[in-house]
Amino acid sequence: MRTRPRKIPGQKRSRVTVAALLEATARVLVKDGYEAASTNKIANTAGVSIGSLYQYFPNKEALVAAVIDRHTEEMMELVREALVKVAQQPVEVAVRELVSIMIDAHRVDPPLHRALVQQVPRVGRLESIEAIDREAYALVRAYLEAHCGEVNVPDLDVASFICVAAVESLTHSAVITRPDVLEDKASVLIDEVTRLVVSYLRKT
Amino acid sequence: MRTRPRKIPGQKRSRVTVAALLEATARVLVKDGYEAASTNKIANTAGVSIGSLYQYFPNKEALVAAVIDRHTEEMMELVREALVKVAQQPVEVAVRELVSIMIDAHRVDPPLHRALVQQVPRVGRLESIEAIDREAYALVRAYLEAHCGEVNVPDLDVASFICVAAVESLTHSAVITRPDVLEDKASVLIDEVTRLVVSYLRKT
DNA sequence: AAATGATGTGAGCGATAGCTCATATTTGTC
DNA sequence: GACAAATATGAGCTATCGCTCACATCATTT
Repeated sequence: MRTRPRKIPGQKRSRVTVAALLEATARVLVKDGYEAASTNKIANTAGVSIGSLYQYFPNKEALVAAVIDRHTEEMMELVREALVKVAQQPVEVAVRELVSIMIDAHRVDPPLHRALVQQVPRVGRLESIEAIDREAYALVRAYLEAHCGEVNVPDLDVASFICVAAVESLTHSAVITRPDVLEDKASVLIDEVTRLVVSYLRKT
Repeated sequence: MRTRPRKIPGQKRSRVTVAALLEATARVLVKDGYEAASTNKIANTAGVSIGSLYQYFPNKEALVAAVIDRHTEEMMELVREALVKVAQQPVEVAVRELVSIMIDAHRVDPPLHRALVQQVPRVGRLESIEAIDREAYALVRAYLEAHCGEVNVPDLDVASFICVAAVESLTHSAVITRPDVLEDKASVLIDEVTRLVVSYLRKT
């Protein structure tokens, strides 16, 4: 009986295998959707045997979860460092910078982002997609608290929620379902989303 | 060979069967998610044989699509009549009313709404979820055009997009992932979302 | 070069999915 | 009540899915 061979890459060879599997999972997810993304197809696409797949991932869910983690981490890294950079900046500057970064973050791999959001069922481990929102919420709330002299909102919780949801939703929709808006008038979009948030937060 | 027996309810009996199937689909979708919602389980839950299911729906996709249609139509009906009602009202009044209605619309059947958004893969016929956005966009754009004297935006397309996406996203998130906000401070939320949109649209 | 562990392989197992069809039952018409 | 059309039934077919395991190959250590 195999005790627990899963998920312990040691040599270089195996790390290549794991990387190929993650790449293949992402590609198949984008091309065929979650339902049609069978583990056999993924292994095939990766040029790896089905047996190898199950050496590193206990099941399909874990495989997809790993792809999600990698992708969200990539996006979150951008947002985190942007928030550090603007921590001391006034609201107007900070918001504009963040909106701009959020659009960039969504451009890391739009087809994959779309596939993950629209295709992957949020059950079990796959629920972690929402973790990103919670972290963003906490970071923004901290910023607003530090700058509460500049802003005028009756409730910090509600305000943080509104800012995060609005910016996330708008950048997501723009990149995913309205690429035309981004091509033709990206600067208008950034200006307008910034104005939306700033005029909401600003005193009088 | 059966030519095309699908989807032609005539007698009262059959309409009851179809209704039971739609209800069961919704319930199973909520309880078990899309993947685990097998047609056999749905037929079982509906108290109907699997054969009957396939008399009215050519496949699982069509069944789920019918549930989506019914649900979005129910929500859209509310939004449509609200928009007619506020067509002549000034921005401030109209926005508040619409935000309020949007929250109500999301309360029609939150668990089902959540299941449809989070579980159902957007492929093939199931893409129609997004049709609702397009209609809302058109209606809002028409309103803004009619009231362009009251508002101050550089681009009607972008502004419509922003209003629809922001309000939809905020009400959705509030009802689905932050029921606490709604319980404790529903009025604060309505006030704040209204302020967000109004201060964005308003002249200076 | 022998031994040992790490890694890779793929035929195939059990389970279950979506779906069909021959048959049974109900309803409406005369 | 006889007959046809509409509706309902469910055993079971085919396909495919996720996944295992007995074995081969490669890398490392001695």
